[in-house]
Amino acid sequence: MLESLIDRIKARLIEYVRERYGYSLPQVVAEQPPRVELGDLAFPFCFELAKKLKRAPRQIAAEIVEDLPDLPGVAKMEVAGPGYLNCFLKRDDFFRKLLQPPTHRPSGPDSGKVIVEHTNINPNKSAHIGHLRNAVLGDTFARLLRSVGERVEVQNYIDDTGVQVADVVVGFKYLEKRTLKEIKALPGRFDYYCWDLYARVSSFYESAPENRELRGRTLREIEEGEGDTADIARYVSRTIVRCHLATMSRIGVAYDLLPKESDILHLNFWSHAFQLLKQAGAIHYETEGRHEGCWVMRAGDSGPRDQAGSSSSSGGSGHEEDKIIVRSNGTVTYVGKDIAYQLWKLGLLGMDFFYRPFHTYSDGHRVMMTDSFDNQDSSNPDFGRGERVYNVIDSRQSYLQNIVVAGLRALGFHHQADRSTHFSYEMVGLSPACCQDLGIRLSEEDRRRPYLEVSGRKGLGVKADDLIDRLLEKSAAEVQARHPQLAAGETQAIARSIAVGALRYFLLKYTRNSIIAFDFREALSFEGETGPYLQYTVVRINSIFRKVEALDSRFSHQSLPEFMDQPEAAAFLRQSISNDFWSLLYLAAQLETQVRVAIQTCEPAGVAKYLFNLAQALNHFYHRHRIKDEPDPLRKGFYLALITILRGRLQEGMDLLGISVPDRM
RNA sequence: GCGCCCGUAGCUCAGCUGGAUAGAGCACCUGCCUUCUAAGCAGGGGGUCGCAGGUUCGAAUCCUGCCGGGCGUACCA
Repeated sequence: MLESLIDRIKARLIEYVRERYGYSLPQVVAEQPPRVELGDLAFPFCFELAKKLKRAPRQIAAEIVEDLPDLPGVAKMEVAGPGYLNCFLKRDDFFRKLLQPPTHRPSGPDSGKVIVEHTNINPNKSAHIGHLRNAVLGDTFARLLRSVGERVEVQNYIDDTGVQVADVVVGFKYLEKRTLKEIKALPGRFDYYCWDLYARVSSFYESAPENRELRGRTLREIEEGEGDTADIARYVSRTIVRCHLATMSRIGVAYDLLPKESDILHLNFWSHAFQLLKQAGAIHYETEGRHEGCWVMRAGDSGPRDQAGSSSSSGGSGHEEDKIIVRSNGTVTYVGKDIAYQLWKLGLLGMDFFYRPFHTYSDGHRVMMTDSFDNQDSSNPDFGRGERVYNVIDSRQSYLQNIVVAGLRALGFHHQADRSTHFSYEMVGLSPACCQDLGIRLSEEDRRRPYLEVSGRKGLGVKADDLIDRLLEKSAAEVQARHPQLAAGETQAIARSIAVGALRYFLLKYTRNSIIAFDFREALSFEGETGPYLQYTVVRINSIFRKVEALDSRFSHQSLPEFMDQPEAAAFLRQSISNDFWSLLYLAAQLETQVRVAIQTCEPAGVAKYLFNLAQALNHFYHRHRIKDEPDPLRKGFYLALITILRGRLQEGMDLLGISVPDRM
């Protein structure tokens, strides 16, 4: 609503400047003045005009203010500072528009589907905090896209034939000498068991070099897909995937499709992509040198595009190293498989998977898994063929992501390459203090580092479910202390909401390029800039409404807009929206802008920060004005309408971050 | 070596398509619960925005160089 208003004002300004000065402004930027008294929008274009006209910017601005006809929604214009044109909006009109129930946006643009790929955890051990960051970023981004009407498909790629799964299989088969039946009978949490086993396999390899050869053999047996080893691998990866879905489901993260690497292999997606790459001359066979016998791609000559957000001048310094796509033994690398997958996602491969249902969430949503065989009951859903693709993968994989995009370009798919975005983010490390909490001994050198890298291979990390459990425990204790009379079930439900809110906000408040040095004290905090702060703000407002509505039905949600439309209320509005109140309203109106920017820059942190500011403003208001006992009904109605608007935006925004509002706190 | 990222308050971070007095949270100090939930609010101290140049009316923000740190640069994923 604010956005379209600004657009209309801009258009009128451009038109006016063209008519009056014969100059076409290429664009008009609208800034926000530093203080409310200075206005709501600041237009700096007079500085630009000053250069063209060779006159002082202030003078031009004054001239325009004098002569400009009325603009829609604008109360007045003023000259400000060295030559800004500042704009004051009609506050009462604006207020009434914000109070209207949100008009449902038309069911999305026809621009095709957006695919968001995230989580992608190797299915060989439990998820850890690094995976949580990935999943929360991806899930939140998907929510943001859906909120602006995009059709979104969320995929979680399962690398069920990789070395990491092979390592755990080696652990079961050769280190522990277990049969599949014994593995199935293992008690306790399977993902936790594998977490430890995986770490033990690393030392198993180190203890004797011949052990390492077991990995290659196992890997081959898994790829072939038959026999005892493949059965174990299948059991491990399927079971772990179920664990991951359960973990992520605890924090409100769900998927639409689980594409498996084994299916890409078995359905020969790669051989098809290989043909395409060869035909296009995108890769070539090396007959000599150190890459003899390999198929390689020249990276660099098509100038791989940079990832989202950060712009680079793409060096372009001569030729870069070649990247091996097919090894001399004929097997394909990860990049090759990823090119095939990426082609499929963009609808460029001309092949498709088979599908079968994998899991149904408690809300009825069903997640599908790819399959290599046709299967009676699966009416093939419409997966893939994305118009845009976002790959949520940490920044360490930038190089590989660039190669994949370079592959698309080498095939001539420039349009699709432009719409294929690496949503990159920095890793989550462990602060030295956190390592101490975990009982990990550190060297003198490590203690001085700001963080240590999480390593699944070494078993060094904080497991996702352990962290969630601790959050639950702490929030349940807090709720218990404040509301001892609550039934256990209710306490748990509230604790869950708070734990999830705290975790998701914690992972979202950092910008993507910031490395999170994980620290329990910070992650478990419920005060200050945290999810629970947002929740608490809404809970207290809700509490006001509960009491006010019980006393006087004029002020129930539905009747507030009508109440404020009465002539007396309208007159009250015209006079009473002082700067204090207005800055709150104006802040609330900026949610849509924040969402748009977050999508454009792949940076949900901005929305998180914004909501914190909004909550702060609301808390400030809460303390300054007593609402329930306000004697003047007009003023009371105004206050209630105001907090309705603020709470509405706050809640809407929290929804986008996957943070719910508990009944009480 | 080359590529990418980071360096802002004691700590953790925002701000970076140049713009008006550089902001939060935590920690520390001082106040506020017979009044709509104190997971809150008000106030206080704390800054050569890594360093040096350049562009500009104007630089934390753009350019160049340097210093310090991280990641990547595999016939691993």
